[in-house]
Amino acid sequence: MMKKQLIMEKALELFAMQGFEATSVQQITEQCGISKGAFYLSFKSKDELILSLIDHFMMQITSELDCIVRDTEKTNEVLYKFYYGNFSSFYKYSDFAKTFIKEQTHSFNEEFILKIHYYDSELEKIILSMIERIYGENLPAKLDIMYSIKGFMNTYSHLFLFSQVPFDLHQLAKSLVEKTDLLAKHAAVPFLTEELYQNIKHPVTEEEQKEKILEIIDQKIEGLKDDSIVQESFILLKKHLKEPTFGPAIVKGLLENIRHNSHCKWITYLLQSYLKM
Amino acid sequence: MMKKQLIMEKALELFAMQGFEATSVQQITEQCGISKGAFYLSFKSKDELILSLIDHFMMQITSELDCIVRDTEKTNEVLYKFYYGNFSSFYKYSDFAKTFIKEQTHSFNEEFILKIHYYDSELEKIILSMIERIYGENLPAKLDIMYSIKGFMNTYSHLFLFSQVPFDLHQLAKSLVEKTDLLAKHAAVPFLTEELYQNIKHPVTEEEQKEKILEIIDQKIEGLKDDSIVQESFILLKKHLKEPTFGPAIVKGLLENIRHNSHCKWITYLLQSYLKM
DNA sequence: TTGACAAATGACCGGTTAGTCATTATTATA
DNA sequence: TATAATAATGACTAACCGGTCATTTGTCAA
Repeated sequence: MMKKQLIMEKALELFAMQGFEATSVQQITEQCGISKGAFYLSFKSKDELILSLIDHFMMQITSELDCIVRDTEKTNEVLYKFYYGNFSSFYKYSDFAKTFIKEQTHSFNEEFILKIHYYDSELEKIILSMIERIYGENLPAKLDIMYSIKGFMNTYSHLFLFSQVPFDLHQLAKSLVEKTDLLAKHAAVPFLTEELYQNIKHPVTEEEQKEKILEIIDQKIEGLKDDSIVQESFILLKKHLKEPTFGPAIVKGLLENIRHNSHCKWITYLLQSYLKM
Repeated sequence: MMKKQLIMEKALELFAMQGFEATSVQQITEQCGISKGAFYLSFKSKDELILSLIDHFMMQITSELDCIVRDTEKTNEVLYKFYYGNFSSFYKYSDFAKTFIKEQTHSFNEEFILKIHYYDSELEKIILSMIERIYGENLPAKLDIMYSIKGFMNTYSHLFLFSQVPFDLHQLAKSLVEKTDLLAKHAAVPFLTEELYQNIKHPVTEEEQKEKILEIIDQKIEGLKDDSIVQESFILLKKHLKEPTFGPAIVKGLLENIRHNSHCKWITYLLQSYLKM
């Protein structure tokens, strides 16, 4: 139907300027020259409108990007076409891009969050498959490269969406290709491991986390028999985990004891996070 | 006063969870165990509260970061301390960091936008001075490195703020130091020029932009006498700029004519942007 | 011209909000 | 204890919101 398209277009203009929540249905219908009731003939609710917008544009953008990566035959051109394609899409659908970036972090309802996550993970999949194609399956810092690419995209998108300055997308893409290539070929200090990434995507429950921590503590108690203070601290922390025994001061002190051992940085973080210190 | 601090703390917890606009003054006062009226004895309005929060924490974080960069004597440690310090701050003030990131792109009022811009440009200054100290004044891709750093900070902050997974900040900082160093030492295809950066920070008026475009067009008309189609197109576009003459179809066609000349990519972007095509 | 059906309207509803202010409670002072 | 000054309250206002629905308008075929 025609009406639906009109509403989507005008609403997007307003959302880009003022944000979703700051824009009322009244305003949208005024901009369209229709009545408030007519809006609800096309959309069940204001939420359905933004959900439709996200689906409509993200399906477009995501599939375009996927085609680019899939159909570009020369491997050395893929990165360029990826960046150029992405920024072109953002340029073409700039009102949507502005809205999406603005509302990305605002979670109105469960369905909204799920949609954002879905398209984000689709993008991650596309980027990962691209990286694997260009640099091979076993690139050590694969996930870091992926996040670096996302970082570049975010920061530079922001720049050209929210400043009125005209951008040379070709030069931008070229510049980012070089940066990405440098990182992929030479970065040797990875941060994101497969395990960490899996945890981010599928957060473990508190109970599972506790089991994991206890396991590592047992390893440490066995492995660090030469440092009695650290060992004793681990034993006490293990007791505290199984049943809360100590006050925050003692727990903090025990954590300090183990933190200084260079083999215990990771477990210290795990404990700190689990105990919400 | 005590009350003020209490309100700021409790409000921040709620803002981090639900966002600023979704949190009512009622909710805040309930969380504090005070009446609604009491809120307005401490703050003139809800806006003043968030503005105070931003000032309080951003002054803290920004000055801490500045001290780190200033006081670290060994140049090869500055980058690490910068990243580590920044992520530590975000970890320490995670409720604030969450709120700030969520509301960054939402512009409630003029004062809010100004504040966000102010602290953002302070951060940029700190990063730039750090880069200059480490890599020298004349690093060609200085501004790109700065934006890359901002990109890394943003993406990884997001990751550790909005996932419950515990992070090894030491490893993260180390990894980002390596990436930044690689880019600074080897990136040779800059995107952000000083001129472009100045335009972003101090956008020119439409009139100034028009003058600049006309100037470049005159250059092109002189310099591209061998391609009569391109030349003719520029002459017509110049006429159209001085007084709108043609419909969108003709203008688009003229732009297409010049776009394909490899020397005209930049001016095509300028025109496209100015004419809002 | 009529009547049946669909499309469109906008007054209206219940709910929520930021912010106010007359009133009350608490504290300090004389 | 009496009085003045200050702190705190919460019912209240005015505005706005998303969403509804009885009513009107427009458009067909008969």
